[in-house]
Amino acid sequence: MSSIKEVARVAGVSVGTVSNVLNRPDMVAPETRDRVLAAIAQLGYVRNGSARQLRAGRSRTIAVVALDLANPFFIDVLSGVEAAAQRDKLTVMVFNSSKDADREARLLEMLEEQRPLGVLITPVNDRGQRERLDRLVSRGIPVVLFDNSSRLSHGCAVAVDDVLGGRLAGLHLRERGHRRIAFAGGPFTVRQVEDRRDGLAGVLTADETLTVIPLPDLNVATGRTAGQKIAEMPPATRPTAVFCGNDLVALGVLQELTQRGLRVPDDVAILGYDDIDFAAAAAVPLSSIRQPREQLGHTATVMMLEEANQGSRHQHRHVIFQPELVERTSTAAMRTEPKAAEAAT
Amino acid sequence: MSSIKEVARVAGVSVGTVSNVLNRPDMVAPETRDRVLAAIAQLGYVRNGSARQLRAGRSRTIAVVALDLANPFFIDVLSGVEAAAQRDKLTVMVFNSSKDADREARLLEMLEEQRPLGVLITPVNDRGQRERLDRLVSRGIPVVLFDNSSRLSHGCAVAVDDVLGGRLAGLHLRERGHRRIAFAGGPFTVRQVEDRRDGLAGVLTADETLTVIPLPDLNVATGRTAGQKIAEMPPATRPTAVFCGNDLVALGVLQELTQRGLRVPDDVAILGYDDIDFAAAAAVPLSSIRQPREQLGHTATVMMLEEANQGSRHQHRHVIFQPELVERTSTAAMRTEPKAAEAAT
DNA sequence: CCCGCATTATGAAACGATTCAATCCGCCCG
DNA sequence: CGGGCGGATTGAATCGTTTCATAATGCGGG
Repeated sequence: MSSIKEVARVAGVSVGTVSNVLNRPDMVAPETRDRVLAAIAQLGYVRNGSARQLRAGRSRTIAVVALDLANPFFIDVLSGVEAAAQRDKLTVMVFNSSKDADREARLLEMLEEQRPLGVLITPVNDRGQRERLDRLVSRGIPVVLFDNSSRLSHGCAVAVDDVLGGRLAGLHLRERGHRRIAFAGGPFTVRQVEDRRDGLAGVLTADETLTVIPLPDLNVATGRTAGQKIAEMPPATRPTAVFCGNDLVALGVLQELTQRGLRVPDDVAILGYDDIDFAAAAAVPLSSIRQPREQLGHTATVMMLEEANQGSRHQHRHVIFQPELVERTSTAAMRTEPKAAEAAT
Repeated sequence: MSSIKEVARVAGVSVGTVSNVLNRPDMVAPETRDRVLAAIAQLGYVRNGSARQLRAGRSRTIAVVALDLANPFFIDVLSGVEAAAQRDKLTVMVFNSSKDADREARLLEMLEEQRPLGVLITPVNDRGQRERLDRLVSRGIPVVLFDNSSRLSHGCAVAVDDVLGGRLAGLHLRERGHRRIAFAGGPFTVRQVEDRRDGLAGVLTADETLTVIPLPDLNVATGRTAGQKIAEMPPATRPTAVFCGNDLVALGVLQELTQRGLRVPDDVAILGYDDIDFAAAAAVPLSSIRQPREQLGHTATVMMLEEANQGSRHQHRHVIFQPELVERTSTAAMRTEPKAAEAAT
């Protein structure tokens, strides 16, 4: 209700002085400052953010556009972002694109008008909002992608080497003696998923079989359908190990297999991706390919702030993290022969 | 970079006309409009949100301050909010207080400056930011609490009757023949948790025992410690059923019990709260007390918008939803005698 | 005793959009 | 032929800050 003008009037000073009290308190005389502060308290004055930002041209909030907040992976990334933002007293605001390209488009449009300090985003798909993102950048709003975006020519990005992740998965499962391996995941238009599968496929030799179980999405529900398909395969040809597109899928597969009487890892081993907290906490603790989730968010934020400060002198960078295997029970050494699968449901 | 003035110059019209093209397109002559639109396209002009909001005084975004984004419950509530917001083309921005009162305070401070259209919040604790919330309201920003806030005298709120939820839980477990029941949850400074426990305690009779396992927080990890405690109790006095403060705890309990060789529900039944998707998808599908999550968010948003439109003529309301029992396997009828618990660990 | 400097305070000019009273213009009708 | 009407357009005022050149004040030194 009350503006800086009111405060000035009540304190008997000019608006400039009030502004100084707010922004450079030590360039105003102590007693004047006290008078102004008293007026502020008396009126319950609060700065108007819009006016402030209009004048300043830049905001103090950074926007995160998450692909799917229902996936704990993004929540962890978010912690990293918040940690980095806290240092500079920046506010983090989160938007959820829910894997919906239209929604994403609307959000970006809004952000273009709002002009946050920077944007961190996992785009719904590769080409999608390419030009809209470019427009943000050309307006001086740094954009950092959480994305394996080596194919994108410009802009900063942080990512995890998903091909390597897939490879680690494959090597681990082979080493455990598995020869029939399944990959459960999709859609393959999502780069990460494609890469994980390709990494896995790349390390398999001729005498090993790879069964791909395509899924329309990566969540617990689709994981269960994958589990169902696996359980229904004849034991003689059933894969002895499943590498899942992410941990949600792995959880679904685990739950379905368990319910149908198949033992994990004895009958079927399961390997997830992301290493979310639920993975370690599952009924059978899940082995998983860990992504440095908080660090991903942290690094992206730092890069973004760098770009925001350096302005045009900024050099874009791509930081690629290495994933690592976390071994738990779900891929432990088998107690029975790999081939001797038991009857199920 | 380019403002409305540039556009006006390029199109050869006044700024007022450009503004009209943007806001009331049909009160400007078609050919003028086309000229303006062309200029806009040519310059890549985008409205400046801050200026817009400064002038308008009100924003088109609603702020949600979630208590804990890591709990899928809030993500579901969020969907409800987004659904309601979409109708009016409003943007939803999410903030995470992470159960941290300081963080919450900083967020509210920031929101006071930013002046969103409205605020939906689950406060960290009852008394906490009371006056800060009041200040928002007195500034004309409607605040709706997701909270059983019957004790709060003013402001709108939506909530679920947690005492009833606890009662439903108790009645169900008794009906299933359980006489030794545990409640796992905390902290009891959180109203919801307190109410759930009290509801449960209220329906138990003298010959039934209630063991409270206090937890510092409601998540999978604390759930596991609760599970551990239960597993280590002597079978003769061990509770035959656990009612958990929420589903995350229930998942933790389930996983720990399962790993220690106790069967669910035969040795110990488990009942959760919230009915998040993970509950139905657990290795042993969890019975749970369902809260209408999306509807909670939806209703809160509608109430908030109502208040935003009606202004001072608005009558605050408290909407209390009824929770309901969802029966699944984790509290199914026991195959063995309730007293005859098996050896564990 | 006066000048100049340091310290404070001032107020007008932005920032970019919206709004609204005023103006303009063409046309119809008396 | 002129008044009036209505649709289209204008441009100045406004929102609340921040900034910056300028002014005022006080004080010490030459």
